[in-house]
Amino acid sequence: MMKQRPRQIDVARLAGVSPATVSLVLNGRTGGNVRISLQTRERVLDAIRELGYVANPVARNLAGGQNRLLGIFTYEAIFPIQNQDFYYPFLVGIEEEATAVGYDLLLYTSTGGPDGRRSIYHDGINRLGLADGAILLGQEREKGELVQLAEEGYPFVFVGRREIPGGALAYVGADYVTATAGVVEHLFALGHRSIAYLGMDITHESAQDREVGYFQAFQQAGFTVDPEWFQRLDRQATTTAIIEEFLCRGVTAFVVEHDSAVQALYQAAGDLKLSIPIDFSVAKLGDALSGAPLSIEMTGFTIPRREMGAEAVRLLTRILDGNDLPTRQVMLPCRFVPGNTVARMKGVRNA
Amino acid sequence: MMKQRPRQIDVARLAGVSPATVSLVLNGRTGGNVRISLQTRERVLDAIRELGYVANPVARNLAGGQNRLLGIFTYEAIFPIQNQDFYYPFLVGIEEEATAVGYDLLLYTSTGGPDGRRSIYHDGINRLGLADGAILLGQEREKGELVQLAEEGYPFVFVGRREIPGGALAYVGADYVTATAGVVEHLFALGHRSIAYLGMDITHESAQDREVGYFQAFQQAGFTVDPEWFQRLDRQATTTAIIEEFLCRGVTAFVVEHDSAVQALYQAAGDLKLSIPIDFSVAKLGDALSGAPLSIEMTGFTIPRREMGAEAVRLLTRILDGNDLPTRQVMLPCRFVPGNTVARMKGVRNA
DNA sequence: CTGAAAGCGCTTACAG
DNA sequence: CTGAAAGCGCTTACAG
Repeated sequence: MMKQRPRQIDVARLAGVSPATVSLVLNGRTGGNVRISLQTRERVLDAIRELGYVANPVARNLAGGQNRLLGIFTYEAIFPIQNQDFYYPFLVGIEEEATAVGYDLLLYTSTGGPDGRRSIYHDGINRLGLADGAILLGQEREKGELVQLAEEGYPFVFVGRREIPGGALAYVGADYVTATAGVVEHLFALGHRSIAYLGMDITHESAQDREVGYFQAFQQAGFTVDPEWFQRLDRQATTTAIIEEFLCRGVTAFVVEHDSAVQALYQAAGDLKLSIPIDFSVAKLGDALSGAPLSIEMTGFTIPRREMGAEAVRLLTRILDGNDLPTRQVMLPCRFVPGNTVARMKGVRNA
Repeated sequence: MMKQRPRQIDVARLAGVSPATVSLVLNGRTGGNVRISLQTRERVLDAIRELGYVANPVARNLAGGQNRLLGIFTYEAIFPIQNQDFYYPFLVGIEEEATAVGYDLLLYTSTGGPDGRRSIYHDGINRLGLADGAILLGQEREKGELVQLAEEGYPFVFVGRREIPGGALAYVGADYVTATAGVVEHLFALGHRSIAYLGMDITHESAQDREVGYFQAFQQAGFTVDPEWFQRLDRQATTTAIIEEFLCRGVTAFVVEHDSAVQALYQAAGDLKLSIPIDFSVAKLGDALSGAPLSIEMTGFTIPRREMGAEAVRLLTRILDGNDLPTRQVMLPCRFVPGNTVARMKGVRNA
């Protein structure tokens, strides 16, 4: 069957040293009162090459060492069949940076049900501990597990801003506040003053940030905002009737959180014999992922997913190195995308 | 740092038994000459409940000799920026099945350069050994590493048929021979007899299989094939002039290996004021990945990527279990896709 | 029916 | 500068 993989002791014997020395060489522990002669190190390295030895990460972990493994944990499948475009760029960035810093990636696929749903603690045990640290990705189901994980002192970084009651998690987020304010300001510059906000009914950190950015833009520009303009509705509730009501009230532009609202707006435009952006403007507070007609280039901003993934790895490795205390909350800027779904307000020359 | 969790010995003490008994109860090892009295079992179970004990999986793995890690190795980046659609379904299948069999996935990202290029042996050391076994994916650069890996006895499965000089690798491939023959037979049924084959200039196992299927279909149907119909050309060489020559020689249908040839054919059709499939038919020996106009539904077949990924995991775990000697070469069928790029040959009623 | 012991493959003080 | 030893938390023969 499969040839027995070489163990540390095999290397030690071949090199004529003790297992401890092999371990020392392997981990580059030359600091402090440990010093290995160049010859010994070479002999050990040669033996490792000759035998094709690789340290068993499980044993390493049990013994309390580091295994240069970075975990990736998601509550849903890490390779979802639906909306793969959402996750994928994060993974690209994570891989790039993991390669750069010389870590392997551990995907926690063992702890899930067939539906792809997982949890960090399974029967109270945290399988994340297998890797030196972990990157968490995507929508969490409950904050409780995050709290517990943080309390345990397990090193992890969330991709996306996440706040918990008890303290400050490490995360790499996108600056939705500034990006959203930028979109609203862009509409201001086009002469729009009555700008509705169509949000989703669930509020998440990222939705909260957009909300803040929306109101902040009004405040900074010194324009008043009608509280009625701000709405959180579920998919079904965003009907043509609702949108018509907005238009009747004088709303000339919409900023939306989700593609479903974009669709509702185009649906309404069709129903009402209106056209976007001639009759009203639409901007998305994010990037256009779903397969829209090519003629539509959604005005909005891109979320720097790839950079977020890469930055999360950098942050995590710095936490693991532990020699500096890095800022544990990083916000990355989004890039404004002009698109063609907004236009200068009718009858307004200049703002 | 990490909160102290109860260990097996704590349970043993509380229950007044030995650690071994706790382990026995935990693993339900009641078979053979092991028997635990109902009282003892209850006492152990009570202690477990009282302490909230959960066995440490890392220690468990170490004692069991396996680490329940499955490696994924690719020569290029595992999350490529280009043509992600190609790899992704494999990963979906791998994840699904890894979850089903309770393995975690290890992505070898540490051994590569910044360009994403990797090799199995780095300074003669094979990091693959970190996991119990590995799944290899994508284009290999050289067979030498595969030969060495096989010789070492390291358990791995290739996704895609791969043959090496010295012996039989384990792989899960797609049956391109049958699928290609099926496409050619479909064209036969539409009355086509002069069917050209546009292949790429590099020959790979998957290209060889298509080639075999092409000639096999002719042979089985009893039709003669003009050797000139079969061409391996690089992207640039597939010019309108070449295609016009085929048409002049009476070719009425093309089967192609790659999207670039599809593009060349559409280009030629435009140049020659001909239309597909009215004037000639086109079928791809694979699935349409690139973003073609929606009106074009390429005739061809789908490669069962997701199933291949899942099957590769199954095959690998069976090899690791080692209690049976599974067939180490698996070929999965492709599904014919009718599409709308082929049509009945002009002037032919029935084949 | 259950305990004592060895071992899984490492790392890390502790000696020298 | 390096070795011998203990220990990480389990499992599995081996005794009794």
